[in-house]
Amino acid sequence: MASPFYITTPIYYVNARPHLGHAYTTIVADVARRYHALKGQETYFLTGTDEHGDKVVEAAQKENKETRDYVDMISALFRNLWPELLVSNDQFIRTTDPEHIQVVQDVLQKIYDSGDIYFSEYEGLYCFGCERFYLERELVDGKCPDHETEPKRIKESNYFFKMSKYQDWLINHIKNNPGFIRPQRYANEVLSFLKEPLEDLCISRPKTRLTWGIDLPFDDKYVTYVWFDALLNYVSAVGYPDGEKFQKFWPGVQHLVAKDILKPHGIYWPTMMKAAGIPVYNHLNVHGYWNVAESKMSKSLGNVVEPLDLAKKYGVEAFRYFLLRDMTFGLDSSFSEEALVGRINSDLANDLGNLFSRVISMAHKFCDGKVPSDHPDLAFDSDWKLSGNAMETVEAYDVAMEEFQFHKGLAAVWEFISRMNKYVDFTSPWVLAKDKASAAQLEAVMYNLLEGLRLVAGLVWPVLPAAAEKMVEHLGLNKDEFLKDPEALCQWGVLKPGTPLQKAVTLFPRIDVKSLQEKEPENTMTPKVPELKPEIDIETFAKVDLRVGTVVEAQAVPKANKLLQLTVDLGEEEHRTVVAGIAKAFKPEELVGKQVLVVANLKPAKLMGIVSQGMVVAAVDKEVIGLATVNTPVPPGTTLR
RNA sequence: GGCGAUGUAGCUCAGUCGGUCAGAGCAUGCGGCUCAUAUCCGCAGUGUCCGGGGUUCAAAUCCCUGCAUCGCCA
Repeated sequence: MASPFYITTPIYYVNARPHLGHAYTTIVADVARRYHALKGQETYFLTGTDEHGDKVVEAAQKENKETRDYVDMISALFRNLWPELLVSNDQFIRTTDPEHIQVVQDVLQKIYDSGDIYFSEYEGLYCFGCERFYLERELVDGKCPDHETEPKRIKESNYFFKMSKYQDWLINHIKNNPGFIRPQRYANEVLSFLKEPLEDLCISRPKTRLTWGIDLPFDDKYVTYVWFDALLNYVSAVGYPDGEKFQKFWPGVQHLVAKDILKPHGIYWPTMMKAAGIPVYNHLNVHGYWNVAESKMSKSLGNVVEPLDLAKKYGVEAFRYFLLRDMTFGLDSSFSEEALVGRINSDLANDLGNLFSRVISMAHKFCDGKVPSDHPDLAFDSDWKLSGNAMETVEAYDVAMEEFQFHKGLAAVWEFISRMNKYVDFTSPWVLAKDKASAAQLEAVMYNLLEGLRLVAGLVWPVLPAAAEKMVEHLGLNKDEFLKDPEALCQWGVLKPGTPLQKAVTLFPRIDVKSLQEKEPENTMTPKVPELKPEIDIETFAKVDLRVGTVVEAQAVPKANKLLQLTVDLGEEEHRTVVAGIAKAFKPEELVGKQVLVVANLKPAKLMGIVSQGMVVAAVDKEVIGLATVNTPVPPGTTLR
């Protein structure tokens, strides 16, 4: 049995509501957890809220709430958000949980007893308005930058943790364990910080200043301050020191944090564990920030779109995919609605969704809706080696996923998806189907495609669990059994010939960017007036025979992005065929019955193989944005002047 | 002020040990197919590889320097 896997997110501080950053961290943890579960490992996934400290008390006061009530309210916001994002945490810890408080006190006592916590008096500049100490250099003209008052020099006694004692050990540990902090850039950052002598960590606050915290077990006039409280959640949650879960999962622990809390997790926490005799974590995975760019779409609509709202707007799974695919893990990345929609359309709708749809529907057309025989001996497509590609993909994907390089893992999967689309094109099943002599080839091709999709379903499941399960079911498999069979997820030839398939479905609908942009009032804001063409006389204009026509039929011109083929009634014996470059602005069905203006004496021209007998008059900015018509219905063929 | 990272196509970024390394995806244009969600496939571009020096037969790659952006520390 593979070793257990334990993943944590930071516990989120409840002085603010959940935002994109929290969502990203937690979704990443979920993806990591699902990936390892799929590999057959037992997994445990912890998230939660950090609820002690001054700032929480302040935030509660601002909203005129009791601290306890306020904390319950914000904590619930986090707790309730996760299921909406398909996050499957096993536990939601709160630092106000009694079990947690007990562990914090036990560990403090243990370290105190071993002599690594000491009591010390120090002097500093204290601003009573801010309720905090300032360093000289933080002051502006010797005054508190917020209150513009001179801080008082006061003496205070506090407890300190002998962090400096473990500095050399930590440096060596980081150097000897590549990947202890990853990506490497963050390990370098910590090491460069550790070049300077480490100061001991102040771990208490007198109750005269702060009461909303956990009492120090060895001095009830003090509460513990921040890190000893917060970081210990990772062990208290699983029942440190004797709990069964702790025994099972702690050896497989990995933490996940954003780069802003690198120092506490990369320095304080390992030294704390060392002092407390807790085995140190395996990996600290550090990610960057999302810079939220204001979307052109949302900007012109006048409402700032919250990234989390876009999850609902475009689908949670697509949102998850975007976050994992677009951010190079460890680096900052920018978030925009445009980028999100771009990923959804090109990767999810066009590449994966369409491939799935075309393969399943071909299986129904050409293979009676069942998994065909695989004909492994047939070597006609040996140049393609789809099965080989699949195995290489799984390998590359695994390497990337193990190292939290999700963008690379997904890129590898999409390379394979692209490979499958080419394979369809190359083998052309619709051609094979026309000739009975190629029946075996057809079956082999279809089998390979279905088998490829089965593997893709497994690979995308951590990110797109619902879509993957839908794929699996449409391939005639039981999704629960599928997810429980790690072997099958990296083997070729698992689908059983004869298995009935479900009808094709649209996994990811395309998002119509046009219709989103049409809502923008931008067009009307600064209409640029094009320069006038050279003057003409009325005779020249009279040469143009404009007539009103009624659109009888309309259809897209295959292979053409911009063209629609219209059948227009101009009151003549026969309807005319007019090809118009308006497909980006209008759907065929919305034109039928409409009256349009047609240049009726235009020399016919062939467009995409269709003879167009005239043209419709359209309003054109950079692209077609409207069609000319008459303000009241008139008989077809009516002339204009 | 110190240390570090980054700078490559319109956009997002790959480029290992100097030697087909001038690349991918998206976007754009053209062509092909019809199984499919107007999807897919093929072809085509455009580059001061941030600027300036240097080492070398050979530099996006190594060295020096300048600029810009970002991060950490002070």
